[in-house]
Amino acid sequence: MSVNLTNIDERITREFGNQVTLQTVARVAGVSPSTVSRILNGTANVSQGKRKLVEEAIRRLGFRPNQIARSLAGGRTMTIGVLTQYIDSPFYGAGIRGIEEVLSGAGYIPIFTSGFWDIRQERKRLQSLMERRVDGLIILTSRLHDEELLKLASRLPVVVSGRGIKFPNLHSLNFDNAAAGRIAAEHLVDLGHRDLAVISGPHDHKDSDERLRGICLAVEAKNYAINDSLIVAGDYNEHGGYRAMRQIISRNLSFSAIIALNDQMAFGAMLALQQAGLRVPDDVSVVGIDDVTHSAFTIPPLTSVSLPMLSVGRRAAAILLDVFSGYSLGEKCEILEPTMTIRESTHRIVV
Amino acid sequence: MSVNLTNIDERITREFGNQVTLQTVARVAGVSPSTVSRILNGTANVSQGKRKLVEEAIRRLGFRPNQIARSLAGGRTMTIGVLTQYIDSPFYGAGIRGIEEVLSGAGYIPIFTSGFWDIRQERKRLQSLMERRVDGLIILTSRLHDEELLKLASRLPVVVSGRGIKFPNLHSLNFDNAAAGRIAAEHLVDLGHRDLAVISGPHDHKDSDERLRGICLAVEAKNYAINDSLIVAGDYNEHGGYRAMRQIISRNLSFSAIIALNDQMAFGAMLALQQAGLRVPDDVSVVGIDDVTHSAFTIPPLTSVSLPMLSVGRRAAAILLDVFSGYSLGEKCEILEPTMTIRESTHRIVV
DNA sequence: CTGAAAGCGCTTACAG
DNA sequence: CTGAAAGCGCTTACAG
Repeated sequence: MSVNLTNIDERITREFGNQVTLQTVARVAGVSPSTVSRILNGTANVSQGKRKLVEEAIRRLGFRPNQIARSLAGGRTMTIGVLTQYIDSPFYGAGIRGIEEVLSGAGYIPIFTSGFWDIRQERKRLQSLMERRVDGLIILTSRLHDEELLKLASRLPVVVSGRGIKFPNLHSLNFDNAAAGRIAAEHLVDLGHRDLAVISGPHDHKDSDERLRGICLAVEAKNYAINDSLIVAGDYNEHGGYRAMRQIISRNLSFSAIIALNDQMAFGAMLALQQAGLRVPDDVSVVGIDDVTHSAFTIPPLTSVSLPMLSVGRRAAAILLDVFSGYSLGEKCEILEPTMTIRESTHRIVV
Repeated sequence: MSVNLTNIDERITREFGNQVTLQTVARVAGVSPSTVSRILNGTANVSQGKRKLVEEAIRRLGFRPNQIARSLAGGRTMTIGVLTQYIDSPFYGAGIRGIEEVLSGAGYIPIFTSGFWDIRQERKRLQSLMERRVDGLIILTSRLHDEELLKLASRLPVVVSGRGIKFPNLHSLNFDNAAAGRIAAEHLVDLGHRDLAVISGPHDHKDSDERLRGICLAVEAKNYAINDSLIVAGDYNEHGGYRAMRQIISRNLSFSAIIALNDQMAFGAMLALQQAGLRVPDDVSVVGIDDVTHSAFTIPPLTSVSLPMLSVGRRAAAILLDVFSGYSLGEKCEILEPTMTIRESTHRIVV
């Protein structure tokens, strides 16, 4: 008489109910829980015989280890907290994708959370992440004070982008924002533009300030300056870029080119320009900063300073993985250089 | 002699090290762990005196409950798994934002993960979410078979968007895709267009098929048809829309309007049109479906069928929250109706 | 190579 | 109102 496996499975199910735990597996396989755990974690050599029995039991019972219990017992949650500002930002989205990509390949799972450019929200979200005992933190830009970051880093490894600081147990990944502003300006100057307008970010935005500084320095190096009335603050979104552009146009000052401190504002600016009857690039050249996916598809395609946000995400995750595998995280500050991506929204000035 | 609080705090820190647990709090406050737990959870009345002592101890020790331990002991992780396809998709991004918005207000934390339109990836990610013992699942579109969804729903509450099914313990939230196609077509037909081109999605994409069907039905209701040679498949991204548009143009057939089955493809199509010297909307009208944020800022601004993805996200999260507070999740299938958002990319045909 | 035991940091009946 | 005890489902020294 042949053994009916289905019936055995059913009996097991009936006997143990839905709560198939490591305990259940051990009982069914006739070994101790320790042995099952060791097989699961590859943590010690186990004899072929028992291994077979255990693997068979796991398969039959459809056992899935409870990661929560593993976390508590093992002291690692296999989870990484990620703070961003808007989870659906087209720019930071690339970083998020990069993080997910390298983390998931390593069995870690990222927990993404948004700070909404509000320091109190950030603290709350970070608090929540800490209560969840994440093994590490990736902070893709933040309003937090340096000391708060330092404090976090004393509790767990953190990699932060968007600022250049050196703290123990913290790795900083930063764009050279001044360089981004500089090459944008140089590109326009090289095309013969002298009257530059700028759509900047909100005034409390550090990246924006640095980019603007880069622009001004580049322009001053050529011995002229930007008219302050041609610098208007946007909000880093399409709408703000649109409004800022209209404001600039309404000032009735002459300008032949405009730099928006991020691409989203450049999109809005282009629309405002078009509505005012100004052609891009024939009447005014526009350059953005970020080079998000969409920038290759605007009309005309946008010339932009590429900031490698995807690389930042990947790198941040890779750094954390390295730390977990034993490398020490050391007071490092990596600077990523921007590059110019010239498309069709900029043009040599016609005299 | 006055008590020096700082010294007390230091002594406590020295004595208990960094591992401030509920146990520590109990000891410092001179009560049992049960009492501390009750205060933390508001789970029973506690005398004012002890409450004061405990709260003071929590404050002084800077105690933060370990959510992992709470999860294991309490049987709830306060965490919701969210499966999406690309975490940085501009369309699903709105849903993600909606989910985060309502969940975080309720103390739950969403764990977002991407399936990349690959059913095996989806299974892996879902597996990982289940091992993490999420309390509920939100599936923003998926390639999974209905039976797999049914199986998941037998283990925990799930709300799924993108398909209309009725299962116990599952709530389905769906757009009326056929209606989306229909109103897009009707809008164009009402403007006098007869020769319509369509950029569809990949062939195995259900939403795309339904939208296309809606278009065809609307057109047939007016007693004419769409030339099959004017229907070309894209990939739901800008690039695919661009390529499809070029292909359509190269066919040398006459068409006065085009419907792209999502906005991203419409963006690419507009660029291809412009490069071919065709003006939007003067030479060809274009309408998209989705109405993502950016669509208001293309040149010209894109007429699109609005799909309320933000509402879907919010609603999905709210449904789960309701379930956790006792409402039963019942075999419901909600249909969300699309609406037309007319901007400047469509125009009455000039004869 | 393997098992018994203790422990991770909480929650929750069970008594009183 | 409050505490002692058991338990959540694992991992990991400690012995052998």
